[in-house]
Amino acid sequence: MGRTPCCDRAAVKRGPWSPEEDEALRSYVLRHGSGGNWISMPKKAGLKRCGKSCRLRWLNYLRPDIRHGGFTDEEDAVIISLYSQLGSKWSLIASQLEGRTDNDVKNYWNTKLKRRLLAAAATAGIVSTRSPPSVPRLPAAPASAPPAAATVTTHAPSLFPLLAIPTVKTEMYTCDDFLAPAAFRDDPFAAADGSTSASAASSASNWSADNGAVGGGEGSFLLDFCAGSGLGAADDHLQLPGGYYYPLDPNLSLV
DNA sequence: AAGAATGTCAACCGCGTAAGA
DNA sequence: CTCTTACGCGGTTGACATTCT
Repeated sequence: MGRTPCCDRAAVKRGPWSPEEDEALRSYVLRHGSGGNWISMPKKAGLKRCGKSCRLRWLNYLRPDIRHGGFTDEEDAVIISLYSQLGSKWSLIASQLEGRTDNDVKNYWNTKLKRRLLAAAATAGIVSTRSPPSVPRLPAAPASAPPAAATVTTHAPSLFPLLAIPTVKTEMYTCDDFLAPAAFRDDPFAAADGSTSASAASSASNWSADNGAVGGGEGSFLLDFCAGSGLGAADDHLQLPGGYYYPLDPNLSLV
């Protein structure tokens, strides 16, 4: 037994939106908002669409603050970093990227970033054949538990088979959470000839060794997902010897 | 030039869950 | 409490575009 559909499929239009429908939805939402009820909104807006479809169209396409395409190197880095921590929590990841939707981030990951990382990992010979964990990645913490005490160990996605960042926390991450084990000395984004190659991976995505000059335990590495020149000046991440660390938004709730 | 293969992304589907009756 | 309703999310699909053979 399937669940009952949210609307009468025979009575609603499906498929691509026409410019007229877009305009009707946009002008209605800008004037009235969704009215707190997406289900009844289409009728009020004169649309023969399912409320869910209207909501999705607005959130993913018509919202005025939406940006499409043109992901920057820094956004790549944030997505990779957060995916390694959170898994496929696209809405959480998207919430860290201004103007990006979960759908956009998800598509971008599935069609571009993942490929890029797999190619890079294959080049470095680190691809794991393990299946991703089936356990929930973000178990809810007890409501009464202090956030700092709530840590749950899980596994990193297979693209990050050896990273020592498997612990999902409900508080801000520290540098230690981003230390990779000594086994990850080699730069997986480096070309076979040893040079870091833009063709082997994102031109901005690489790993770099902590040279040990400051901090970073022996044999440890800091993730350096993004060595783009524009990042050094950014205030919203912590630059550390050998790499960048992207702290989660402190307001980001994992529970 | 044409058909096949592959890539991209908008849209849909259905599940989990919060909120209200 | 239990039930219903609607929302939000992640996974998947399918149409269209682009590249390859």
